[in-house]
Amino acid sequence: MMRPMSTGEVDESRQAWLRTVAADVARLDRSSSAERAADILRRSITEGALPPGAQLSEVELTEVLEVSRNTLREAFRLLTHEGLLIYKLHRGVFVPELDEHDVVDLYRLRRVLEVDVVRGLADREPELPAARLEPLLDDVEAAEAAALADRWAAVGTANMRFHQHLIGLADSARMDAMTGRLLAELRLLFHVIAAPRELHEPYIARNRALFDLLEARKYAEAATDLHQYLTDSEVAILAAFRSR
Amino acid sequence: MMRPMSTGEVDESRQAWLRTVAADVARLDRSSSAERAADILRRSITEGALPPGAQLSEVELTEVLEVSRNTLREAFRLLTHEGLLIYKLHRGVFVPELDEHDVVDLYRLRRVLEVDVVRGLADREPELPAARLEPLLDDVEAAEAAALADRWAAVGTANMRFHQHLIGLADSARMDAMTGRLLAELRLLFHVIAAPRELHEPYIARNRALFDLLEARKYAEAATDLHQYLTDSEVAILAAFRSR
DNA sequence: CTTGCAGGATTGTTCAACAATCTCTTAGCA
DNA sequence: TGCTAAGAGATTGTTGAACAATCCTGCAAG
Repeated sequence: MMRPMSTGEVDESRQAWLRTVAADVARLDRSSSAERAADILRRSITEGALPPGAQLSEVELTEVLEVSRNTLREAFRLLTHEGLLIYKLHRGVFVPELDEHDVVDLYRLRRVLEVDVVRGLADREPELPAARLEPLLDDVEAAEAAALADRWAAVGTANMRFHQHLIGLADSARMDAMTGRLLAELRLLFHVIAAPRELHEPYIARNRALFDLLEARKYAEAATDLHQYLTDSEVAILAAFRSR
Repeated sequence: MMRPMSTGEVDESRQAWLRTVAADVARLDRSSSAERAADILRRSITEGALPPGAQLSEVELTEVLEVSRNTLREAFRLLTHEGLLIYKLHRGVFVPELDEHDVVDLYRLRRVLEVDVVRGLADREPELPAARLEPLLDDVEAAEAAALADRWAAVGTANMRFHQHLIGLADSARMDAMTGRLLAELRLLFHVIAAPRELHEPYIARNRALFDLLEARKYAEAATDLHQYLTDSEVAILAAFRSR
């Protein structure tokens, strides 16, 4: 194995580089047919092409996706464990229909995890490097730009990414995975709600405000702000949901 | 459908009975070959018969479990998403080897979830029915009995169940699922630790103490106690892990 | 000591077939 | 009319065999 630099000092940055390469390799390698099929289905579901309650026929999808039934079923399993599909034995797979109870459940978990991450920054990363916040800023600006272009679905996507990146500050692989699931399920809810603008617009500014607090390292303030933010969002979705 | 009793009064107990029957039916129905194979493998892994790092050969297991390769691979997928197996593309499935970083990660999540559940009881269930605590008491007593019989693996199992039931107090399907995963992963760690007695013994009494606090509805106290409990446990496991 | 190259073994994927189960329709009956 | 039962058709669950793609091992060459 070659060693472009061998002073003990740079060992840490070398470790970091190795990790990024390993991540790249993993991303390229992951292209099994099942996962590619899952990618396509995932997009169809989160974009609303497959609405909640829809049944996914095996024979039909094998033709469309050009994979065998076995491979398709593996893709189904993948999405099942992301919460984007549910299996009913001997009946097939369906896009879940979430109800108000699920909204409450999802938001409860979001609050617990996200607030803890932000609050925990005070202890764990009192001197959080500015670079760690960059992805968050990108998401904030992406949402603002999308709003100007009236692309409200894109605003929702940017908002999701903002929260995923927020959780990413915790450096916890399991929190990242859980959040991915939670947000994916949340997207299921958005499609039964008529007004995307009213739903997403208020949170553009709030994301910006939250980012500012993080940048100023006012973590305690940010945490209480985020708590209220999520509760407001929950209430809004519940209201929109009831009047659908 | 027959109605053994039809007075309006017993309607609630009848509902409860219907739920238990439905649960039984679901448990029997869920017996797809893949899930049955997964059950067997899950036990083998959590009981340590398949140690961390072990590779699971497809052809070998198809013979042992008497299922086809495709069905076996579905079982693999199930366990992969529980964190009990990892896929390496074109190389096979392996029992994960967790390291100290994983211990920290797992305990961080346990702390966040469990402490929040207990603390949340004050608001959500100020008058928690005693019946809801029964499963916890059963687990406490099971651990105490197993300890007297020197069955330390059983103590560990009862301890796991205690914490699972604790999370169950939140009535959150997603918290239950997450906790199931977290505890399953935790079991992976126990098998690389030599002394099960030293590991589990201190927590028998602490579970009892925690139960007493819950029964007395001293939720705030219980929460801080639980926080310290989990931190102590984390430290103990890390220490045992480093000196393995 | 490293590099390159068989070959054998293992995983990834497909296909066709059959078994098990569900759903829907229809027939029978009060 | 309304309910129950039976059966046909469709869909899912599972299997086994086959082939392709990839990985691992050992050996030979530099």
